[in-house]
Amino acid sequence: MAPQPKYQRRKEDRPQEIADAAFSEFAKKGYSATRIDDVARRAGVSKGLTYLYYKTKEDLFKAVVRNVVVRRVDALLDDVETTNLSSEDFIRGPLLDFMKRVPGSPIAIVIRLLIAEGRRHPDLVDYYYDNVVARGLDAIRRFVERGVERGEFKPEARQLQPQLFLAPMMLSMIWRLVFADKPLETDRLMEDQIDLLLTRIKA
Amino acid sequence: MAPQPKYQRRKEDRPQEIADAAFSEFAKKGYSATRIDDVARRAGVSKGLTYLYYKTKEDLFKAVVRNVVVRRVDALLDDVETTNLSSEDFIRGPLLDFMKRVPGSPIAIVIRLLIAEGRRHPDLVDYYYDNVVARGLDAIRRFVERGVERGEFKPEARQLQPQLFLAPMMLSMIWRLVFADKPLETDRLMEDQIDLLLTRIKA
DNA sequence: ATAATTACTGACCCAACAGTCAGCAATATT
DNA sequence: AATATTGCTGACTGTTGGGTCAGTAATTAT
Repeated sequence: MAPQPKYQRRKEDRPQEIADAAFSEFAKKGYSATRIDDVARRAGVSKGLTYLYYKTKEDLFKAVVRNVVVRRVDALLDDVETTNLSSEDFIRGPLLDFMKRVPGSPIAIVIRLLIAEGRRHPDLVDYYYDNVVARGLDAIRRFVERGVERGEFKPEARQLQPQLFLAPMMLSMIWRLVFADKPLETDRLMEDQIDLLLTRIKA
Repeated sequence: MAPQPKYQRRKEDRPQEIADAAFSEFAKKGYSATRIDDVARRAGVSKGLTYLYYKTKEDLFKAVVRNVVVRRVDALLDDVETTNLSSEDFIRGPLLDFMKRVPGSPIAIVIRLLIAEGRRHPDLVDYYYDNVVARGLDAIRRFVERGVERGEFKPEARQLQPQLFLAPMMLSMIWRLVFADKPLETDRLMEDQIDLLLTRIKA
């Protein structure tokens, strides 16, 4: 009786829905262990449709990474730029908070995918470097520079490699990805590092 | 004419040779992209023989990881224990040298494999944790403790998480695995970190 | 209403690859 | 030299999963 339609046509939303489903599957099982069938089922869609919007599995993978990256990074970096706190307050406040959130965020998943699959997708690695790493490092450099100009940091602060700020964040990320159940006070790790650095560079 | 034998029987050496070949292939292409055929060819052996010594591909994978781990870690940790240098000289000398070597060593490859495949091999992760991570962290803790007892380090040094020593090494490793071609002075990164830590804990 | 359009389905194809095994050839034994 | 043993080969099988496409049903246009 009821003319229940078997499906609705939703051309606009499908690509995003499929990409979201793919992200979940990739996150759970990694790239090669993920079957397009699983992605399609999770997106509530047939396998064929996936191939209508993404030519190959690799295309889908790239779309997923780019997707997650652009949706996250912009907002977070803007935050870092538009602050009127003192350098120390900012670094101990918003910046530290941001760093603490990263290891549990989708960014960590993307990093795992890049570590695992990066060699076979060099253009993806470049994309990630340009849009996340380079921009992040630059933000830190500008932040330090501003601190020096304001007289809050010693001039030698300029010599520090920005990666020194991020190292414990990185370790925490990997730790959680690999040893999910082993204890580690990742927050304190990052706090201590910031402390070490501030002690060194504060004017 | 020449009774060239098609092969020699070398029961003793085969397992190791196959494991070595497998390590090279896993390192180059990752676990799932590696075909047993390739491993066999690299080891100069037929595919069937691989299955004689290793029941499944997963078995082979586990053997490879365990193999690399045991062969490397023992020697390196012994070195850390049996020193009669002062704490500062030791940390700036042999320990730093060790850390600088890790990102380019097979250990880095194993880490990548664990990051990529770890979730599907929890027993392997545990093995790695017990035999590498836990032992490494313990060595650092004992080293710090000894420094405190000798009066070379402040007692507060005990509060530092050992991971703080390793964070830049970790970042350098990941950096090289993912962004092989992008420049980063990884050695200086580790030196600076040691410097920060020593300044903080030296008595 | 009817026809034209197209988002979507799902059965199908086929290459790739983990795993098997009957037989062979290199040693060891007699 | 003949026989027994077993390390090793390579052709084979079965399955998995990426990718295709002819057809169908939901819209849109007329």
